[in-house]
Amino acid sequence: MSPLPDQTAKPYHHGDLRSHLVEVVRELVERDGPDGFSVAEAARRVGVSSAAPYKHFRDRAELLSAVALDAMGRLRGLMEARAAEYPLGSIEAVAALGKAYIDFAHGEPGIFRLTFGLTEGQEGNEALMEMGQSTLGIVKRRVSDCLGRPATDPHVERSAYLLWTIVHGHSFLGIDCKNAREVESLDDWELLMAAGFAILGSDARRA
Amino acid sequence: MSPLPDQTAKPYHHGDLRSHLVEVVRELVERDGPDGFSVAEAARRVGVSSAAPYKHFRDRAELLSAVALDAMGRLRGLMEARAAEYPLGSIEAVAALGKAYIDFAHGEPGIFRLTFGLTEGQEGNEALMEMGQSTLGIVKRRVSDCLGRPATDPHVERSAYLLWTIVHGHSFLGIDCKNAREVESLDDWELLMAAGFAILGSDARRA
DNA sequence: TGTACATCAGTGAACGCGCGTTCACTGATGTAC
DNA sequence: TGTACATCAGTGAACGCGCGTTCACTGATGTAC
Repeated sequence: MSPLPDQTAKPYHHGDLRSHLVEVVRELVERDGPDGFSVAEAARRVGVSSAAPYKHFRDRAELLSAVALDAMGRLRGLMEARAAEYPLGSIEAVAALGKAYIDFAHGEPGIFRLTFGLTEGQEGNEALMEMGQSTLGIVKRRVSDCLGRPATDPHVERSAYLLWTIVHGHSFLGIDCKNAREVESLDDWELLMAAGFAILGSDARRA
Repeated sequence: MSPLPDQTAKPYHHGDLRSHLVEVVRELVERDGPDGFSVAEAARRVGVSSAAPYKHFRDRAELLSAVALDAMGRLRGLMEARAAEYPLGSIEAVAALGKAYIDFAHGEPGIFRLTFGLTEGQEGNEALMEMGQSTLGIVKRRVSDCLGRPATDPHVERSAYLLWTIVHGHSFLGIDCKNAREVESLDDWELLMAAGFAILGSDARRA
């Protein structure tokens, strides 16, 4: 018999340990929170020795950073995709950005908290900060389209930031204070459109 | 010599260990985050054996709950005191509620996160939830005064909730995404008043 | 006023645990000749 | 095509650590008689 790849015996090399680790840690963070996950368990889940992760990440914090960065990228992609479904400059396009954000938060609360809570002492995650800035940039651009003013206009910046606080706050309240959501029976889209009209005002373009 | 109380020799009984623990844990949570603090270190700081805390709290989680509840109480008190400085029904009184919230968040970020992040698996902290509801109640009442409509009016509830999301979101962004704050140079009060006018609209009473 | 005793807030030693990380190593892979 | 070798992703055993919690105990306090 020729030495065909035996499906039961697992190969010595994993193949793509790095991205598998990121995936598994994502699940663990979701289950246990950013502080609850352990490198050891992640390795166990992937089926690898507890020392193996250190071939790809300097330490626990670096692994966590990679997960956060990955999440931020997915969030940004989701926001862009959703906004693209509405006419350029419409208030709905802005609301869609918010809806994507909220959906992400409610779909992956643990990861969302990791991404924006910066739980560990890794405030100096340059890449993450940069990506966060660029995500806010998307919002500014959409608000700018909607108001028909340049993105650098203070009024645009202020409006974009106000909208961000609403969406961010609503996301966290939905995750953390579950009763808060039950009390307010209006759905996300209603709330987003109400916020949009209140803040972008009458000068906003309708869809 | 009569057995006068020796100032150097510490007494066997602590006196008020329970509240001293809460105070010290508050500091530790501030330094290390809700998941970072340890019962052992808290005991060490108070100058007591590591088993002593268990005479007052069932376990780590219960100690943490006590700290969170204490914080929520202080926050509510601060909000009420600040709002009381402005005329009843004025938009400034509503803004003052928000300012108190934001100040608390920035002053004690770790504790704020504990109180609203419910980090541990202690979602079932009834007392904390109740106190949170009653804090939202304060906001509703102030908004109701401002709009001249009953607190149960859906428009009042929605407005109060929207304002809460802004304040909540702004608080967290200020804590977590420090660069977000630098970019937006407007100060808290300006932002709060802008939000107040945008959301409470023209039917709001002026101070 | 003095004494016996119940109460309970503390002690300190011990436990088992799982973790992050290091270490010398080994097996698989790809490439230069 | 075959061989020698550098590379590097894995192993598995070990380390030291600090933690949460329990346990039998002891010292101080207050109260009933």
